Amino acid sequence: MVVITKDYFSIRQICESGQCFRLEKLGEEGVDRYGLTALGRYLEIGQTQNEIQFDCPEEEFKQVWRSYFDLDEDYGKIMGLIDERDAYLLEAAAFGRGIRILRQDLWEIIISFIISQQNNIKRIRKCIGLLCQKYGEKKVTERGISYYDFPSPQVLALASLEDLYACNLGYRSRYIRETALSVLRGEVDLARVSTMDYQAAKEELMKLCGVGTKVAECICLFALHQTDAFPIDTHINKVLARQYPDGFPFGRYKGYAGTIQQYIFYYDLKNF
DNA sequence: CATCAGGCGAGAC
DNA sequence: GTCTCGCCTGAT
Repeated sequence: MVVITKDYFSIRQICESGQCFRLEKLGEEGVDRYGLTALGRYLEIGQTQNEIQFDCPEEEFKQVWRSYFDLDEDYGKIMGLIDERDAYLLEAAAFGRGIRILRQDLWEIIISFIISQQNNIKRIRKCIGLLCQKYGEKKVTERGISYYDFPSPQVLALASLEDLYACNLGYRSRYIRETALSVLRGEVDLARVSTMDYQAAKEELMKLCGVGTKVAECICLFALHQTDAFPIDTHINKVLARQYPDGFPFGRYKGYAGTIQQYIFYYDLKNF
């Protein structure tokens, strides 16, 4: 067990911001306790007013989760960049001050955000859960908690369309199958994508079936930590039209546009 | 019953 | 290159 104190960190807000579909609130009411399945592991996280607990050994925390949760980034610094005259953005960032941009697994995020298109968060979680149960490797932690890994490209490439439909994936079933086959054949090399800059990675990802501009930008932001990626969905689009009729000041937020996008998305999601 | 959810691909032009 | 249209499914 590792206990830390950290400003600008809220596991609840990270969960609710909808960037990770396998981070879920656990049963207990009134306490912030969450379960995360990621990177082939299962981790429980608790948070009280002044401390955060990671239920794992010190070594695992240092080697895996510190990076995953972006704990070495100073989010106060990012807040400080916000234009004092931009009351809307100040409000949005203050509201979501505990959000962090995670470093998630590339393959898992590709499939997750293909599923996310024209879909709502609740159903996205359900679809991914079904996919993992059906195709992921079953594991059990030392404490006896069982969970399912995210299925590999190999396994998903072998899945029949019929079985994928059974996971409520709808028309996205074909996209998932095609994408798994592309990766398996090496038409898109994920290890190579991980080394590319933002524009190159985005273009390469868009070669995958079911990955367009918006989904590619989500993948760049949530898996590759390309924090300049600024995914524009229907909600963000409405906000931009309403709050920034003369255009969003991307220049001012260079290197942090994606983080700002998350503050706006979360604020809009929870308040409108 | 219609509309929409964190869009995308295919085809028309 | 830009535009339109259809699409699985569940919630409202």
